[in-house]
Amino acid sequence: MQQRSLSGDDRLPVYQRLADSLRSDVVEGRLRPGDRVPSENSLARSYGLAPGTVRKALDVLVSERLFERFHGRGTFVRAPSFDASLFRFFRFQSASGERTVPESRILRRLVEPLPGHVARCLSMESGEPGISMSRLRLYQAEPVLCEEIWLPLHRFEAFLELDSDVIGDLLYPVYDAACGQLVARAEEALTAEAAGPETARLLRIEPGTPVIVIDRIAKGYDGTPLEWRRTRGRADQFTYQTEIC
Amino acid sequence: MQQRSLSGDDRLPVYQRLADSLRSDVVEGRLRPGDRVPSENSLARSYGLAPGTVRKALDVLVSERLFERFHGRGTFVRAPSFDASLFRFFRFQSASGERTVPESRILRRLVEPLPGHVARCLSMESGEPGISMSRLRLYQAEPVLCEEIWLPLHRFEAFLELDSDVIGDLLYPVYDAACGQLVARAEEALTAEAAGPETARLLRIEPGTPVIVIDRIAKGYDGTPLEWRRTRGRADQFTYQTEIC
DNA sequence: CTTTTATAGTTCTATATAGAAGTATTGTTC
DNA sequence: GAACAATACTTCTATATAGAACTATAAAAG
Repeated sequence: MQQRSLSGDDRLPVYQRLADSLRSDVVEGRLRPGDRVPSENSLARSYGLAPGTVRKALDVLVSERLFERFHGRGTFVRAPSFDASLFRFFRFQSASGERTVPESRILRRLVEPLPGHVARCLSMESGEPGISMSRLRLYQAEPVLCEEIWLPLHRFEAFLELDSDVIGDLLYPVYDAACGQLVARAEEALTAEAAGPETARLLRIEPGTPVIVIDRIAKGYDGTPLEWRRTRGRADQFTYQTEIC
Repeated sequence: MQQRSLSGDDRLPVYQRLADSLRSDVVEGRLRPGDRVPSENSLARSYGLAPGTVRKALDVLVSERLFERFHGRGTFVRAPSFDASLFRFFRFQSASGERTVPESRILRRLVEPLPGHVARCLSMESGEPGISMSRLRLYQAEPVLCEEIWLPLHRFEAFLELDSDVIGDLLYPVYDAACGQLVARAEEALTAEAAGPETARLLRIEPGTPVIVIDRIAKGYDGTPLEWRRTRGRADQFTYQTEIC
């Protein structure tokens, strides 16, 4: 266990600098989701700090939901799991009540120039090549969500080569496995609109019916935008619940 | 400074029991929003605890957003301020860009039996007397939100007596001043629907246009539901932004 | 009266230490 | 092999202490 030292602005508190250091271990891939973080005592020894200081640094990262702790087991890099989050908000009435994973069907996948509003969100230039996808998500054979997805081509070239039936119901694990692109978090913006003809056809509803629109920008640990996605679903199947104070 | 002791389950950690004790000071009104909480050192003395333990208890309450701390100034009971939160999500394009407080106009205020779905949310029986209100919120003289509000009559009798022009643009301060009812937090559920004739008329839009619907149940510090509210606004002026991970 | 300085309060950081409480592994006993 | 016991690890709680950093008030100086 060799002695390590903290870099960065030394006007910052020690626990902050240790948190920064551990965070960059994740950002730069030295620690991956699921990995075990060195124990508090061993971190204290290797950085020459008091255990309480180390613990406070870990508190920061736990509250950022980057790490998670288990009493007696250890501290681990948390694997973000927000693909399921969408389906917390759309309620798909199943008679039995159990929650099955919704099926995904990719309708279209090809290379096209990025439109302006997508390019801006991906920090790219309008017209640069991207992968464009249409995706339908079904619940018990009923179409419930339709998605429009754009990826920057230069990061996801390997994704084009994949056979359609290799791609499962969740995309982010595939992004990781095939292209080495880890999605860490996402920003979502939610609104509603009247269903256009294309959306209405896919969701089998009347044009003009209200639909929920969720725009998502998925980002890596270093903050670079990886995916732009627009999801539409029937508004009458949607509730978003939150507590405010 | 007399010696105090902690009540409650003594199998719980000391810092938790102290946090519980301070929380109930707020719930039972011994500490009110804006009040200063005794300093960490004085709490440590009066409870006979180490300063670090006291600080950890305060950490809990700060992360619950019940308290807020200011370096060098002190710790205070936080005043919840979520009436503005609604207007974070609805964007009302003002040419100048400044954010003015939206005007409120109460269209209707009378006593009526509670409908079933409202009574359930207020932990009351269907048919019990309630105060029913309709309220229109305007931004630069344009109607932007319409609200349907229900209050349990037995808590808000004094509210009936108030003159309309005494009631300002925000209701919760009036609830406190006139009826002694403090709103501490609220649960919101968001969805969208096609505008009905009444909503369309109030918001001056075409019937069938998508509108956002927000159901809110406001609760006191002790968790008792105080107000049921349903707000509708034009969907094309609404975006809800969030970060997920 | 205004500005500066001192002071006493507050939260915040950091150290050191000890043991409780929980988990996984290893060894022992049956 | 199965059940139990010992162990070595982990996080978690609690104490005690010292000083830094920040804020408001009071006193002093101009």
